Amino acid sequence: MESSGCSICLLKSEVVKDLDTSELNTLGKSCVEAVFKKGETIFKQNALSSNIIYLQTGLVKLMIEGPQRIQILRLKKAPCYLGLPTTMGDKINNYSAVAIEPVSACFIDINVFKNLLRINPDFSYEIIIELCKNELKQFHRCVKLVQNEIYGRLAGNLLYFADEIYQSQEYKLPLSRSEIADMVCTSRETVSRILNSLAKDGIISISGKQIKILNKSLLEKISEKG
Amino acid sequence: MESSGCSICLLKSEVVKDLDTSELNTLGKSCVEAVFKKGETIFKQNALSSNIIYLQTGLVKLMIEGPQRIQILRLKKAPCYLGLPTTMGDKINNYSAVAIEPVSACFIDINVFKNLLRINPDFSYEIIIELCKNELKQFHRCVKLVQNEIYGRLAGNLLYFADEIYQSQEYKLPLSRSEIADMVCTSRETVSRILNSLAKDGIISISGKQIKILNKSLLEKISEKG
DNA sequence: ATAAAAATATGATGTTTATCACATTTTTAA
DNA sequence: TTAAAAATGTGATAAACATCATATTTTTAT
Repeated sequence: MESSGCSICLLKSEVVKDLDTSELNTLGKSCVEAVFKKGETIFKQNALSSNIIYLQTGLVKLMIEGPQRIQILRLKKAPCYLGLPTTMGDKINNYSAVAIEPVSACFIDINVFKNLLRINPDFSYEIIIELCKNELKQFHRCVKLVQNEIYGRLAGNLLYFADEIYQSQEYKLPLSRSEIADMVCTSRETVSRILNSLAKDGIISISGKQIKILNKSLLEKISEKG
Repeated sequence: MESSGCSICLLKSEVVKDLDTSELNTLGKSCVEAVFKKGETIFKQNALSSNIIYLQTGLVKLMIEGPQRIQILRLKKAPCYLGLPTTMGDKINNYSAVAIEPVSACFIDINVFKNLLRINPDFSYEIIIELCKNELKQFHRCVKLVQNEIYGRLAGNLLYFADEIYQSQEYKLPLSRSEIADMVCTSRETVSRILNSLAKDGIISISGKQIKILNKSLLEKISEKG
């Protein structure tokens, strides 16, 4: 199905504001929209990467096969690009993307995307800035993951959901206990134990997947100190 | 001290081959060379970032303050750019760079660099590719660091030195045991123990900082399986 | 060359957290 | 609505590794 509405939806994006109308039309002609249900794979690790994906709505988890188990690298929330590093950096996807909420996305052919970069330096520049910011965030995420104990790692992720995904101190966890374990690299059981322990201490309240942060400053302290 | 030799030294770089002579001259006029001894800081975390640095010769460690301790993110070997993500991605350095071998480097003003990106789309494109490749590598490094046990992490780093830094199965460790601990996120003592254990098993030989990989396939197996 | 400082080695002990085992709750599908 | 499947909770045990305590070796500076 072909989309001619790129100029409408893409203009919302920070990065795409640098494209002019004719450029957006080029994009529109080679842009294919698709929707994904929760749990569906958008692209798969080790498959050939030939598209840049613009995530219009929804929430996605990026997963990579580690030496021991699957690791959830991060979540990606619309609107944003999906698969930039893996499509531009390698022929083959270095990680998978799976919808964890209903997703609508636009598949842009890699050659069309590359051409946009070539004809529009401002667009290139914005992409460079975005890549740099992502790398910095990735450094910080990695260091926290490696150095903190599980209490701190889990606390950090609860704050990440609140501040960066939902912009609310009360939210429904987008992941199961087992997926959270894949994100903070621990066992399913330990996630249960620590969530319940944080609730017992009055720092959060839990009811199934519903989470409410009650004592944010303490949660931040746990996240920072380990 | 002003350098007019950019066109000579920079042309060796993959990325810079896309600049033409007049662009290289612009670069040369605003380029300041500097040398650093082992142990000297090239740029410091939390300081204002206003330069892109082209590393001409030498070896550098990138260090970031974690919640518990200093973490060595990776080494950077000349010729390459230094500080791209932190200079383009934030006003302030998100990590430090310290010479671990004598270094000569060229400091390029950020505005001059940005202008080069703007006037030369091929150059932008190469930078984008480099950033993407770096991010993919960082993903893999992070997952190994988080999931593997120390044997695997240390084995991985011995291979990293051999294959990516020295291109030789025999080399002098560029870091102390304590710095290696900062790289694989363990204690100084554990690094000692495991290096000696690998030597006792005949997988490597050690004499001070001199390392020789004797059984590479086994070391690779340890690195991959944990 | 020699003393002082730094780096490295190695054993003993304790903590964190994984794993196993099983119970309970929630969700899904017929 | 009910049975089956999936997700979650919780205790007991075990393993990996940090930390502490010294001892020894190597490097540095005079």
